Amino acid sequence: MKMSGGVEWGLHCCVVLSGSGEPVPAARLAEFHDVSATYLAKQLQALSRAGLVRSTQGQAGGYALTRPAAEISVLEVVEAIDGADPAFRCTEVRQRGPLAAAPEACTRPCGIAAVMGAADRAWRESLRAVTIADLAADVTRTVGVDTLPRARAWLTR
Amino acid sequence: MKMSGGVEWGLHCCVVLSGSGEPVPAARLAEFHDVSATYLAKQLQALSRAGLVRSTQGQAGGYALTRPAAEISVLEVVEAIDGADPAFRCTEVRQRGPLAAAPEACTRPCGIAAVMGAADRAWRESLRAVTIADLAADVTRTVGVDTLPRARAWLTR
DNA sequence: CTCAACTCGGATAACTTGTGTCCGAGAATG
DNA sequence: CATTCTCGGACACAAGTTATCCGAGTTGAG
Repeated sequence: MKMSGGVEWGLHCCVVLSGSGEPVPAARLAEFHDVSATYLAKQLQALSRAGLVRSTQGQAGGYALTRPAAEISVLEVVEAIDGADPAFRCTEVRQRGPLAAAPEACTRPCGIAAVMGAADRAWRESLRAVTIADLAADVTRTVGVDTLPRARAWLTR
Repeated sequence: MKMSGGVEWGLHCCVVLSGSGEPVPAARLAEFHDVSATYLAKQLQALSRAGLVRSTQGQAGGYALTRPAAEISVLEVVEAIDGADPAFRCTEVRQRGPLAAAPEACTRPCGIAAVMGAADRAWRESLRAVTIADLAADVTRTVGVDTLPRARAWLTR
């Protein structure tokens, strides 16, 4: 089980985009993070499709957050890039084989699916409790107060 | 993000194996669940490597649980088959690019990795709280009291 | 108003990982 | 002691992810 690596890039982009409504081109974001520009573009497109960022075209175009960073949860970014489907998908094994259960008896999910669903909900709830603003505040606290302003200045130079 | 489909098979096998110390061949388990025999064998080998099941060879051989079902958590089965690595792997983006952070300042995981780690722990804790015996009890309660005995009888006929 | 330059967006290839399969080594039974 | 059954690791195949490219559209300047 492995999450798409693009999630990390998307979260970093959201953090540096927080606090400045000015659009930043995808190429600039890629150079800042030293990652593949074309592939990062793909992740940003996913964020755009989910409505988390707004893209503007043209000469002074780029990406910007649509909402305040405090109103964007980590879960939203993860689901936008990695998909919202649960990691476990029940294939209804109980309805197969020589002692298969009757379909009408399987109106509720089986015990295994229930456990997996509960774990998935706990995971998502944990990610929903943290916002992009929280991440930005953590950067300010741990690395330095001027880190994010310097990053924004570099991105919009 | 998607979990290996073999996890579901492995869990179903553990449930039907609970309560009877008699070894059951992999081929029999595959026929009972109507799944690929050769691929299920792979999952059972993983369980054997993890020490959850004991394999005996020869004419009356097969697989059996090494411990009581009440002492085997769902998490152990998941980690044995799907691997124990966390879904998110931090690539230290903060140390790359024009404004890279100094390596000596990165002794602690970054905020993003911390959030992901916490979510992963919540997920694992949720799976650790349920045992194979709990799953078996759920089957008995929802589908019928004689379901598991009949399954065991079919497997050891 | 025209043009040019810059931006995003979806469609297109290479690769890693998971999926599925096969045959050989080893042990218990008759 | 031979046979038959079992597991175990090594071998192809497919799908999803990673990475890339070029065209459509828009903005801004001339």
